[in-house]
Amino acid sequence: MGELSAATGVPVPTIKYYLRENLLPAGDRTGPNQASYDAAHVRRLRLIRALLDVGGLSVTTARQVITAVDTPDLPLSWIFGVAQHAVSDTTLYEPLDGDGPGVALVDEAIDRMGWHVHDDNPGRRGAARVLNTYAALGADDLAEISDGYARAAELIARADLAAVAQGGSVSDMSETVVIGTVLGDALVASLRRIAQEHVSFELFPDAVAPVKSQKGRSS
Amino acid sequence: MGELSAATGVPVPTIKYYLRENLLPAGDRTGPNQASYDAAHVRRLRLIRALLDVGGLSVTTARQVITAVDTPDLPLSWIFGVAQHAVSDTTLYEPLDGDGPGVALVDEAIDRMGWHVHDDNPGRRGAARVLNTYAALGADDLAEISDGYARAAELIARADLAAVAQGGSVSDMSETVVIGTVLGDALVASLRRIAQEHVSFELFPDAVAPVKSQKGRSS
DNA sequence: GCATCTGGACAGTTCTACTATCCGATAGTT
DNA sequence: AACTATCGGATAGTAGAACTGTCCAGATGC
Repeated sequence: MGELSAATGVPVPTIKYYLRENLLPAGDRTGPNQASYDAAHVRRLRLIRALLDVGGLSVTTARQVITAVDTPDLPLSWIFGVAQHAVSDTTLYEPLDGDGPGVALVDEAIDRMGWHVHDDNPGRRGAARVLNTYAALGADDLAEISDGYARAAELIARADLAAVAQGGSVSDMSETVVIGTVLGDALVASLRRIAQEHVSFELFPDAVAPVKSQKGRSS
Repeated sequence: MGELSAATGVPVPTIKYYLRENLLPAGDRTGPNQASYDAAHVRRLRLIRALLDVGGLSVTTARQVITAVDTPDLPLSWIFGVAQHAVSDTTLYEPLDGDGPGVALVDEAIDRMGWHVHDDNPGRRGAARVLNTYAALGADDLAEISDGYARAAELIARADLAAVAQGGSVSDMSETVVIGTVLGDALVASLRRIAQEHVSFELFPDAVAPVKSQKGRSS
């Protein structure tokens, strides 16, 4: 366990915690108080940290994802679903209660894109809720916005699927799907910040001064 | 305050908490222990909830964003920067410590896209870190992935800027930028899930069965 | 032969975002 | 004018999440 900690930089008590939480499988027992861990454990631990740190998942959600990855012969579409649900583990994706134009806007955008999607895709609820929020805050050109974003989303999805399709074994593919779904969100968000700066420089070549940093003050 | 609570659905103690935390400006005092709140407060409160619930910001980060929105005559690029930093308020965007191919991959992607971006754009660090994580987990076709994502990111950024450009007054534009940056991430993520289902149905028309729901088990 | 290390159990800590209680003052009702 | 309800503010308390620290009996290794 000490080696595992050294190899990954994760403190030993944290590893124990992950074991308790069933994120990490126990090592091969070599005695009543001795166990050995191999490369698979290192890899798994790295995946866990990626899900938690980069993907921002909670421990509970990460456990679901990992359980799914570990389940053999689970169809890829299922893995996709679990990964989607996992990343979608916020208030955003609960059933919609309030009213608003969101659902209709999403339906229209899907129509315009010619997409074929189940009614219970979690993204539908999430997108509808976000659009409701936009509307409540007074944004008006929602159809236009969603179209731009939807085209981008299709590009992303094609890149995702291409990456999965060229993956190796099925269990590798499961991991690829999970990694791609979870890390992809973070990657897109980061690239968006970069692109925003480029495009805004293109449109308004003057006055682009990035902010260094800023701490919150209470009083 | 009771009316404010009724109008927004936010409990009174929570409103008090937001007042304490300087997320919400105090109402117009009509007496030593009486104050009245107007539509601006309702709007602001909705913005706060949007930042916290939909954007997933922490209270501290939300305060920074709101302070920026409230600062008059702040150039738009500054607001963009603050909003970017706010959404980027994770471990992801701290200075890179470890080594990895991330930085180089990001530089190359920016080159290939012909983008013009400052060296200290926070997205650079974030993207580099995500790519490092990908690499550590064994992904190999990183350049290909980042290209697909980068093209999508540019589409998104153009949609963002278009929305901002047609906004009204400067203070409105500040809010538009903030809302767009924060909610946009969530919207893209949701649309991505939808597009993933569509594209995967396109490629593998069989076996697309969405997952209903799943709770984490501890033992 | 003995300090060191291992895994496991369990309690403690830190942080965040609220939530509950109390209080004196005031507004509305009678 | 009396009385109750409510207001805003201050303070303290709570729940959950993610660790982290302490203890202990049993190996390991020089």
